[in-house]
Amino acid sequence: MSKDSPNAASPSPARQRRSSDQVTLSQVAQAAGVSPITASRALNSPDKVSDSARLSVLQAVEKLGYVPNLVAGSLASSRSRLIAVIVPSLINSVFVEVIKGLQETLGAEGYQILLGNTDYDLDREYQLVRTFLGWSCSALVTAGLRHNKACHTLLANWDHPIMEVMELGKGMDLNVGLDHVAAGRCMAGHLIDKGYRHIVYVGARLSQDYRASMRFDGHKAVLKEKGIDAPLLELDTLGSLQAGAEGLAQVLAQYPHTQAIHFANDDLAAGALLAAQRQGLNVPGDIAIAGFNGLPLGQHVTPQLTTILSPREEMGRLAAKELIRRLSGKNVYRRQHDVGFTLQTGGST
Amino acid sequence: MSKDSPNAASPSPARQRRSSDQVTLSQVAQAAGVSPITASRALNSPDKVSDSARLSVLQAVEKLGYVPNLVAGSLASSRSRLIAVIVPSLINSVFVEVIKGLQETLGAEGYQILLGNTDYDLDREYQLVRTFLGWSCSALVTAGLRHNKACHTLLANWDHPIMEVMELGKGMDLNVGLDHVAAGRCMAGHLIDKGYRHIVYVGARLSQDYRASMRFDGHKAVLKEKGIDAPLLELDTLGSLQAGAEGLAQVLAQYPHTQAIHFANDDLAAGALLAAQRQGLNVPGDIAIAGFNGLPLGQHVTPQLTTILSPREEMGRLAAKELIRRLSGKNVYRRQHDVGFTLQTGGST
DNA sequence: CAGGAAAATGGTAGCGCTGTCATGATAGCG
DNA sequence: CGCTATCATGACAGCGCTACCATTTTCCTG
Repeated sequence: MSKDSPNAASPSPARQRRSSDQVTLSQVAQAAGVSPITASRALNSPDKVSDSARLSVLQAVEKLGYVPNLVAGSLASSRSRLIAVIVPSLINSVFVEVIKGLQETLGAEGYQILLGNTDYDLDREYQLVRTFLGWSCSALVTAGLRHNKACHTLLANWDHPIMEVMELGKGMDLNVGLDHVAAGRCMAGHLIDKGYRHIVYVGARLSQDYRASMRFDGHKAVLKEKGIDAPLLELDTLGSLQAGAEGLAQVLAQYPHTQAIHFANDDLAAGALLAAQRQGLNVPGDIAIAGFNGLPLGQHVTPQLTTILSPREEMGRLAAKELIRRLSGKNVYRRQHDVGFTLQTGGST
Repeated sequence: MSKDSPNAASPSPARQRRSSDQVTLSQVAQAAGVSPITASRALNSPDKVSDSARLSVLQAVEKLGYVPNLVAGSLASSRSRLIAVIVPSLINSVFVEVIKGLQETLGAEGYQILLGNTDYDLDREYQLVRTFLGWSCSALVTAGLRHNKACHTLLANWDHPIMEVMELGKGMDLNVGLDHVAAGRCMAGHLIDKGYRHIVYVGARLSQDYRASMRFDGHKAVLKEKGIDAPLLELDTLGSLQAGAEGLAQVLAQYPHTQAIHFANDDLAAGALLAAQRQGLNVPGDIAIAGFNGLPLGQHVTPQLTTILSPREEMGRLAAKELIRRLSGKNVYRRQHDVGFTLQTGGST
């Protein structure tokens, strides 16, 4: 009856307490016969307490099934070990691979990822940033250098590391990526070297996927230098195999003399290549096809897809390493890292 | 000089304060001429304050650039609006699609996803669960029904909704998924109907991907009922196009009479199909190929891949809806939801 | 063994917010 | 007009933890 039930009616409590029945650090400390602060240290900076204290705390943790309340810890220390990661899409496997690289490296250091998806909407990005700052994230990773005004202001006044990945340029803080204009130039150069002159660039929603439009800029510049026209076909759906097939059909209808198509990414290119096969078109005899990213799929179709290999997981890992370096207070030698890219010529061009 | 700088040297402060320079709700309240609690209500339950109070609070928020400290809010209310999501892999696009479905639906209700990746390691899952419980997550979503003992204990004592997705069975709380044994039976039945008798099942790391091994169980049962042998080839790499190509080679070497291969998933199957094409093998004439998941890729290869379509995004959306229903205190009519699957016959069998 | 440095431990006071209750202001009703 | 429902607001305390400083204990070293 008068057991230590949590709801034991106190004599005349002016106010009901709302404590959860969770085991707290104080209870652990009590069980271990030390003060709460020592228990805290035993768990968070083990080398600052004696072996005996550490041992008895760990035993008490085990015995009581204590799970640290990270929310309370973060509030008290204003450090959360959370890293906000904001990407424009989860469907596009490219970003997932970057996330994987980040997660491997950050996870090993005890950081947790708080994931946000903008669906290529900069206003949505701003909302996510606000939310994430509210979680006192230790750092923020975002795909791309473009933000809306409010977001820019918010980030500029934030005093934690910011890592912008994917592309290279003048960023807010740290930056790991590659030069998309150069990548576009590279592929266009390759197509011209191969002797193609009627080349169409096909992208999907370029106003959103502005990295693809930067590649088009590079592509266009090279063709212009050669005095060649650089038609652009923009699809209204997001990149996918299906969209690639449609892109092929539209190009053939709209620009019948086309010799080569430079697709904004491998999903589109592979979709076009597979569609061409279904229609009995010869690649590259009837039409040459090139992509971007170096997805595994491109290496397994016949002919192999000519593409530009972007080191995506590597980008994530490098970004994570640089963040960790910064977060542990070390000097950052370079704010900007170019991970480069590789032209991978297959049989499709 | 004597402005209200945050670091104004107090006369004789016994202790240095470590306040961040962040704008707090109290400052907003002061600027708006109301008490902090009214400011809190103006932001979190707007219909509980007068229009005038709400307006002045919102103006003050705007003016000061206030960003709510969600950590403090969560600690005080012990509600975080975070949803833990634990998946075994990010490379496998299947889980990413489920995450996308979850995120769409949960995001619309103001929940944030805390993402964890176990790499198919149940001990790692336990660690993630501990961490996530420490964040006072509102709910937890995990892929699969299997957990290690410690994890099971932890979850069983946790008093928030738990949603187990992907497969169907006796779960801890809520469950949305499909019957993998039935899916395996379905595909095996199809292959037998088509007249194939020498059928090999090819999976990758079945001890980890136990849903694939459940499909094999179904497959095996059907063949056994027909008195047919059911050889299994297990690859030691994770599912990928490359692994599928290797699987095909191994099957041809080890079981030369094989008429059909039932692959554990579409990545493997598509890899094998593309490899067969490169080698000049006729599909399904020389060898029939079937997969599982219904990835877009399978629909774009020639011949189209016979596969089983699993509603992945739908699974995520349904799981999210059920969670939201539970979190908003409504009754849950059914703890278990079968999202089903569809046999999709292509030219590959 | 004195003297001082280093290591181990603890007391106190919040981190910024919200749940609980109490109170004042406004409205409703016979 | 008095009395009760309703709304709007505020005071208080504390969620569980850690930073800061102070104190005690241990360990050297000459």
